[in-house]
This record gives sequence, C-alpha cells and structure tokens, in this order.
Amino acid sequence: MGDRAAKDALFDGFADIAKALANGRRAELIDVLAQGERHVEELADEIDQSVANTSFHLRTLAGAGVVVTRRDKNRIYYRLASDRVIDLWTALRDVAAAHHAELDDLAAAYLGHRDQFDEVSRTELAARIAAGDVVVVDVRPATEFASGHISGARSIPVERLTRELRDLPADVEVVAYCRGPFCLLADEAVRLLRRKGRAARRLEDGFPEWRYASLPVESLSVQEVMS
Amino acid sequence: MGDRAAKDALFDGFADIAKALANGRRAELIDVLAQGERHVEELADEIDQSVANTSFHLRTLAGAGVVVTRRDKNRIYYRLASDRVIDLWTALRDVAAAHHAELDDLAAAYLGHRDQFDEVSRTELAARIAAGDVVVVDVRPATEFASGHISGARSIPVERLTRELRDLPADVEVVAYCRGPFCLLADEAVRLLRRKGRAARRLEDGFPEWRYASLPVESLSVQEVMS
DNA sequence: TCCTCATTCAAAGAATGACTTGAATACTCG
DNA sequence: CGAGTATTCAAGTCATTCTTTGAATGAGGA
Repeated sequence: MGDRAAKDALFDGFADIAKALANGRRAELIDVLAQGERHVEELADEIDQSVANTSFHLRTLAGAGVVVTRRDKNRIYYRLASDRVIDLWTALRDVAAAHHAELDDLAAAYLGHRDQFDEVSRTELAARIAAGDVVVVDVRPATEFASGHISGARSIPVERLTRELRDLPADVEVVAYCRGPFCLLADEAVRLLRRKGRAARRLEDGFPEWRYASLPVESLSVQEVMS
Repeated sequence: MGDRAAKDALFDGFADIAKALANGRRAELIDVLAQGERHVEELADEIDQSVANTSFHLRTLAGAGVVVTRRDKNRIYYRLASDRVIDLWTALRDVAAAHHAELDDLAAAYLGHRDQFDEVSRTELAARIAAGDVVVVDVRPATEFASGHISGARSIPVERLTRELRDLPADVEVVAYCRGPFCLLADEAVRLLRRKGRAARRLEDGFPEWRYASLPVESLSVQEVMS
C-alpha cells in the first residue's frame, strides 16, 4: 500500500475518465445526453457519425462509467450516469472557455456574434416567471421538451416558430431557451422574433443548467406526449 | 456559421482540455500543482519521472492552457491557470469515485483502509477552530505549509511528528490534514498519534479543498520562511 | 565573456486510438 | 419459431501519443 505502482494505477484511473471525454465526438455525445436519454440512432444523427462509430464511442463512455444504458423494447437508451457528470462537463467547458485562447475563435465561428449582455440570467427569468410578465419558449425538438423543460414554458420548436407566432401575446417579452451555451436554436429564434418586431432575448446557457440550478422544471406524462 | 465543421472544431477544443488530463502522470501533476506552484525538478520528483518527460507533460498541460509558468532567477515555476482548474480536477475525481467501479479497488490498494466516518468535516473543523478545542496539524512538507495553510494550523511534517509530539497539548484532539483525499500523509500521522495514545482524526480531503471552500487560510511571508 | 545549471527540443520505437466496412448478436413482434 | 431491426463486434488502416536518450537552448553568476 502507498507505493508508486498503486499510486500510478489510481491516477491512471482518474485519467481514464478524462480519456472518455478526450474526443470531440464523445464530448458532443455528453452535451446531447445532458438533455436527457437518447438511443444510438438519434445520437449518431446528432453528432453526424455512422451508427457503428457512435456505438463505439458510447461503449467507451460506458466503459468509463460516464453513461449508463436502459433497454426499452428493442431500443437501448443511453443517459449520463449521474448529475456529477454534468458537473464535470460544465467544469470542462468553463476551463476551456477561460483558458483555451483559440476556443473563443472557434466558438465565434460556430455561434456567430452573440451579445452576452443581451442574455437573460436564470435568476432574472425565475423572478419574471413568478411575476408573470414574460413568455418562456422552449425551442428544442418536441421530444426534448417532453422529457423535461422549464416550468411554464411553451414548446415551439424553432422550425414551427413562424407559423405559431400569432399565438404569442404581442405585448410581453419572449425568452427563448434551448440546450445550452453552445446551442444555436435559441439564437435563431431570437433573431426571427426580432425580425417580426417582437421583444425577445435568449436565456443564458440552457435547460440542463437550469435544472442543475434546482430551478423549477416539469416534464410531460406519457399521456400528454401521446395526445 | 453553425455548420458541422465549426461545431466539430468547437467540441474538439473542449476535448483538448480533457486530453490534457487524460494521462495518469499529468493527472498527478495537476494534483500536486493544486497545492501550489512547483518547478520542473520538484514535479519530476513527485511523479517519479524523468525531467525530460515531466517537461513534456507540462508543455502539454500548458498548451491546453491548464497551467501557466513564472520565471524566478533561473527556475521556471508552474502553477494551475486558475481555481476553475481545481473545480475541474475535483469534478473529475468525483465522477471517477462515483462511477468507475474498479477505482474503489485501486484507491483501497493505494490508500489502505480508511474509515470515512472517522474523518472530520470542513464545517466541523471550522467550528471547532473557532471554539478553540482542537489542535490542527499540517503534516505536509514545510514548503507547502509556507505557501498556504489552514489559519491557525501548526506545521509538523509527518517525519518530525514523533520528535515534536511532546509539544502538543495532551488533552485536546488533534486534527491532521495534508494534500487531499488521495494523500496518505494525514493517515500516517493519525495512525502514529493514536499509537501514542492521542485522540486524532484526519480532515476530509485536504488543503486545496479547504481553500476552495473559502474557509480561512494564511501563508507565511518571505521573512517568516527564512527564519 | 564564459561557464553552469534548469529546462526544453529532437528523433525514434512501441503502443494506443479513431473511423470505416461488413458481418454477427440479440431482441421484439407477428 | 422466424423475420425484421437495433446495436455491437472484428478487422484493417492511418494517425497520434508516450517514453527514453542525448543534444541544444538560454538565463544567471563569476
């Protein structure tokens, strides 16, 4: 006990967790899975890889204990092993954003210009939901809304936004949110709403961060999803 | 903007940070650097590697922006780029401990049996320091004590403990602490003290976690170190 | 200026990782 | 039980990573 070989083995164990995240495609998988569980084909589609390769990466993640599976009918659903993994992913993103100089450029290239001061903070949104002077719109795909969303939010996937615009009250500000800080759906929604003359801003980060901050969430029952 | 190539590049950027930690020796380096800054030779010694290889790993870490350097005379000192890196390292350890099944075995092999319920929590220790009914002993090497320690703690490196035992009051409990949950110094100190009939326990985790929790710390001025 | 010492660089070999293709499991439902 | 699907496995190729050895750099002090 306490010898060099044992210490090396222990720290190799820590490094194994880092290795699990040490690939861009696996990082994308974690980011998607932070939204909720998915099956392999959905995940392959999200990260634009072959099903075989996605399965390979998922096995790597599962081997490190970062994701776990559940079988339903003949589908296998993957999800993050616990909230601590979201912690880890958030910390990783934070360090990346803070210290990796070229990441700013990469983020700008992917996200386009986004004015941080124009985002609504979680605390502000929570207060305004309580006050009732805001419409919260979840612009993620309907299945993600179903598996969990901000309490009181309304589901309008971004591709349906133009059509359902008339149903939104014109005199209150719209706050759109999506998957997280590196998701573009809410940005697109805000741009679209503003072009139509609506007051609109995006929520900082996205749904996983909201849930992780222990702010009110709700999810649809199976019946509601079916209807 | 918003295309697949840009998204891949962004997430590859996140993965680069994970890659920096995805090696056992680099993980050990981070763990040591969480204590405070060190120069290459010290670090090589801590992780039992050649100076060249240590330098190589440090360059990898620096390239990812996880550590930064400072020159003093003809030594180059490395330190973590910010507290967020400690966050990341802590989250990584937590996920590893929670989900990587074999890690329990590895930790047990390295740490030996350690009774978690026998550790003093940070909040308990903070309260008892305020009440004054405890002696806090920092059993890390003196240089680490000098660069930062729990307020009111006394420095007794573990190899000097037997000699300085008589200076410790016999009627109050001793709480020993060291570098963190995977450091053995405090365990050794507690074993030794108990063999001598003293009431002794170890603090949960170690100094970096205490400091990170914004609990009171102090460090020695250059004059004090010299004396 | 020259010497010394801490640190980094360069080259090279073994090991590991990523992604593709095509075949093999394993499950569900008729 | 057998057909149909979702997922995983296996093999192969190409690229990257780790570690060692020995030499080079570059700052400080004589």
